[in-house]
Amino acid sequence: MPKSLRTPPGDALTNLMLDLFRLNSLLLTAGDRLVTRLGLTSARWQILGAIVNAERPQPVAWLARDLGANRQNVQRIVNDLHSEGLVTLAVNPHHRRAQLVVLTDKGRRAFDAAMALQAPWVNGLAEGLPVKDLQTVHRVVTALRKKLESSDEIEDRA
Amino acid sequence: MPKSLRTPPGDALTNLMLDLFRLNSLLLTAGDRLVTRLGLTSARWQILGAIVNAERPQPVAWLARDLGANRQNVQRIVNDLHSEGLVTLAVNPHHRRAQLVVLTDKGRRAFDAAMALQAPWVNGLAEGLPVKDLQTVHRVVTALRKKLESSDEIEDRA
DNA sequence: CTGTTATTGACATCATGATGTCAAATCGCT
DNA sequence: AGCGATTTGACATCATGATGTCAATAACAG
Repeated sequence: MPKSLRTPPGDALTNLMLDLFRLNSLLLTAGDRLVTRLGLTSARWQILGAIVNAERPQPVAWLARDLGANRQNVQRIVNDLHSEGLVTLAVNPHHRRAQLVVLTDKGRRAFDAAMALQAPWVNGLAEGLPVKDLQTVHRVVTALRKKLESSDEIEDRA
Repeated sequence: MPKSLRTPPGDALTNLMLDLFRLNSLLLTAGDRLVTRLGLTSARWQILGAIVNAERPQPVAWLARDLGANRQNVQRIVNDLHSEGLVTLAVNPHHRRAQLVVLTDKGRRAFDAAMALQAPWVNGLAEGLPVKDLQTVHRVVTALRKKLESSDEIEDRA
């Protein structure tokens, strides 16, 4: 079978992808284990991070866009976080339905605790890897992300 | 908040992870779209790939180990593939319960068709990215994977 | 040969993500 | 002001992945 259908970069990227999927799965389960005793999961943690990172309270749909995730799933997790008191919903002066998601003290404490656990974990994981290489990885990952996102837009318009 | 809890590589890896999750999600949905008209999904495609790649027929549990996935989920998807005629189960002379998973002609055709769609897609995606950088990415990803897998083993023994 | 352990498939449960639909609310244009 | 398009949350469905349990089978130690 002619593997020559692929260009050299295409071939290199193909070889990369399976390992990428596997790394993603490993990172998620490691993250789950890391924060499980805080009542968090990777997904909840990620959403708390988006809330913290935004600085200004945002409605759910905006958080979802920031994360590149589906509105509906983010909504479900935010609802869970709300019923567990990690998050409150504040009235949005600009939109009656789209309430603003705000961290509670409990939510802030949970997020800080997660970050405190994350630091030594990620330090160990990254130990021995040149920062230069990690930056290269970041650059390539971002480039691929941009390409996929822009082709998504093209297909959406179609 | 002292970000100084993290080493420089740890910090670089942290910055990388969110984009990595997002890229993973984008790749999976792009893969789904690519092969959906073949009756495939990313997960099914990946499992067909593992069967092809193994050359010798294997039972489900071995395929799962090759993929770094859960036995139970691979089993479910293999069952689906079986009921759709992409795969047959052959008697294993060494183990009465653990039947061997074998591609049917239909399964082979579906896999080949998927790869034929994948080539131009991945070529476009990888276009302009230096092979050298992609190799660096692969090296880093593999290193991280190895670290996470070995620490998994340690925790399993505990 | 026997008892213990490991492997394997079947079954079940839950968390997450993708997708579609709907009604309410908002926005933009006229 | 009014009307259509867009945004948003609620609800539902399905695919996938992680996890646990169970019984059948196999492998191994004695």
